[in-house]
Amino acid sequence: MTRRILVTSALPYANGSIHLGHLVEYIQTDIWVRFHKLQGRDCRYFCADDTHGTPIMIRARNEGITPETLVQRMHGEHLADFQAFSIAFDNYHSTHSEENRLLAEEVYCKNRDAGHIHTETVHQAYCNKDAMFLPDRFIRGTCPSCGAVDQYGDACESCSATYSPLDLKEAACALCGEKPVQRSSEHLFFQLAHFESFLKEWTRSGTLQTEMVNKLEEWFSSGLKNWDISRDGPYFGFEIPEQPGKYFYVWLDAPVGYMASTLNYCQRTGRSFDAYWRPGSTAEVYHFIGKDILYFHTLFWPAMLHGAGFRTPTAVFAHGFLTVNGQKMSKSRGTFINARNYLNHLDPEYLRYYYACKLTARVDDLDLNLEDFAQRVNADLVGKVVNLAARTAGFLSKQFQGQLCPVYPADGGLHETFVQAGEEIAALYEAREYSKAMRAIMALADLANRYIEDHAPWSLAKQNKTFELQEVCSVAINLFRVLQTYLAPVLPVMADKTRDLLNLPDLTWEGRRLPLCGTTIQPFKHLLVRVDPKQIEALLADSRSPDVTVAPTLPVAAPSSPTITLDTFAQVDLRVARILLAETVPGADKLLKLTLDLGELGQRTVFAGIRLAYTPESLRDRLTVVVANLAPRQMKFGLSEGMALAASPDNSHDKTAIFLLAPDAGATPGMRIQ
RNA sequence: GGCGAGGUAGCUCAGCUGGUUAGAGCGACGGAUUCAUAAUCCGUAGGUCGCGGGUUCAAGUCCCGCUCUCGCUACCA
Repeated sequence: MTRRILVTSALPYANGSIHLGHLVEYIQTDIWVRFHKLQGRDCRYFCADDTHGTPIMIRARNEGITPETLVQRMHGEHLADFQAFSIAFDNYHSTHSEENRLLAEEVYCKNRDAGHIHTETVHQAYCNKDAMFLPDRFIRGTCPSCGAVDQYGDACESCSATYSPLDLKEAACALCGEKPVQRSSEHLFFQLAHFESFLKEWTRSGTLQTEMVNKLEEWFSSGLKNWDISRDGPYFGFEIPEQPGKYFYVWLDAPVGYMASTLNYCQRTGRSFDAYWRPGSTAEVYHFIGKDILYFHTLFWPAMLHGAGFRTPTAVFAHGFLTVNGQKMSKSRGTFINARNYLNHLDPEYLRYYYACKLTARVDDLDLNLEDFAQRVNADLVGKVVNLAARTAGFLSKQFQGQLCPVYPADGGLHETFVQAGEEIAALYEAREYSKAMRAIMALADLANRYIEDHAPWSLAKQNKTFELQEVCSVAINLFRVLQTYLAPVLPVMADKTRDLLNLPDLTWEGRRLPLCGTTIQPFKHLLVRVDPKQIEALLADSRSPDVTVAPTLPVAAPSSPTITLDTFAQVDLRVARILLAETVPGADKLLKLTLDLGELGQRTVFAGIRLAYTPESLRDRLTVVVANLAPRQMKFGLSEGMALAASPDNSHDKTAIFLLAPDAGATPGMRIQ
């Protein structure tokens, strides 16, 4: 019986562009799906945009458009990016759809009726002016712990303290600047604890990679927490049945989007949704996700499905994060690369191949080393694989009108070896061990090149041994065809060009077994251009420039602080200080202990969270600026008697982006800044 | 500081339940070849398997300690 398989990738949020990090997952999934389709299996790949939540609502408001319009636009952008990278969804839907509303309601109502939804009162910050409850990220204020200004409502980026938004000093709504008030509200909670034994069994039944199971052990042992699934309006999302003014939290209806996309597809194509998602389904259901959303997909999601009487996924496959040149993607280094920007410079097939070379079934992070990238692609794809056709197709076209031998010649068992290797390669694809699969394929390519070398068709041509020449070239082209078949899940565009070259209607896994004989091939055209390192440089340069880096992941532009008078400012005693000594602080990863000379104010000890950006040696003896009259703060590591001033980008993921202030030459320690 | 992952040739990585002189690809170097997108083929060099102990007849492979890197996390500008 043909396997019926449903595969998903995580839904990208409609608030940002697709970047190379996202693409690890979509390429990994797409390869898997294409592999199964190549095998003739009934495999479908569904995805959608994740569209709900406050950030979308606010961004739309800022742009002066409706959320629906925003979401529609992003849907188009995302789809265009995916198509350019040959990510071949069978359906790309949206969580803002009737299908999703119906299914989210069903999931909710069935859980509710089964007693899995409880009500709790929560206290939250509320903005009277905007008439809405403020998510933590939409409240800015002064950190109650360290006094840093303009911090988010949940955590201080300066001192890493975490707190409730209600504890924030001088809290202000990030949208309008008004002071929020505390207001209580009834929220709905999904009783995850009800599902503990079910989840323990489900997660340990071979559905997850061992690394994931280990991670889940941590969560099980610390106890499953119930999950707040409602938000008060205004909120861009679905209103909860019989709960006017309350909406599903975006993470509730996001995974339901997998089902909604399925339903939308099935309705369009006359298939059975139930055969995928209802109990008794014999279909296989797989989710590809990043390790960051493990909790949602291995606890909440199966529990919700189970509670609502749906079937649960067959397996969840997690992958690691992408690093570029060994480091986190960074805008300042130009390694935060958007899909669109990549497309402006490089062929998507390069990236698909390189990722395939690095992907395994494990949750390891994956490094995009750009130098390695160029070498690998050029050496393997152009030098080994494409070259096979390039060096033999010409003979066939010139001397034989493109015709292959009518009977497949003796090749010392090479073709059979290639066909046999397909079993192992298929198993590797299935197991998501793409890196091993690529190695196996390239080993075959080496064999093929050696064959050509040994039989030297160029010599045969000179000796007018036309019969042998046609044989050797026919063997080479047939070996090339098998290789392209094996690479087809990874390189669909090249596979298509190969079909054209060989005048084949299609390329299938089974089809590789029978060599091509007596058919003709088209004149050879380049199948892939080699990577020019200059293109990579240009890509990095473009990614570095802010106008091309379209990554609007910020929920809103940070509001400027309220206007103050000169008098207020004058209360801050800013002084020039010389760093006499900078030392690391045992037990604190971010801190440096600074011993400062403030001139007439004497020496001070100040702890500064700049360790990730500066080495102690680099700071010794340099001048900087400190707040001299800041209340001393007793820290775990000692008393901090002031604050060193440094600039850092808002909301940056780059922890090394810290820039200490420094006066121009001539300033001396103790000078007042005014 | 806590938790997790990891440190194997210049680079990217394999090395299963411990067992002959530690492997692959790429790169480098030397040679061959010229059909091919300076591609291909043959060969060479290059590794204290992070460091130090221990278990064992035998350890990259197990145990302990340390160190460094990465991720998450933590009362700490």
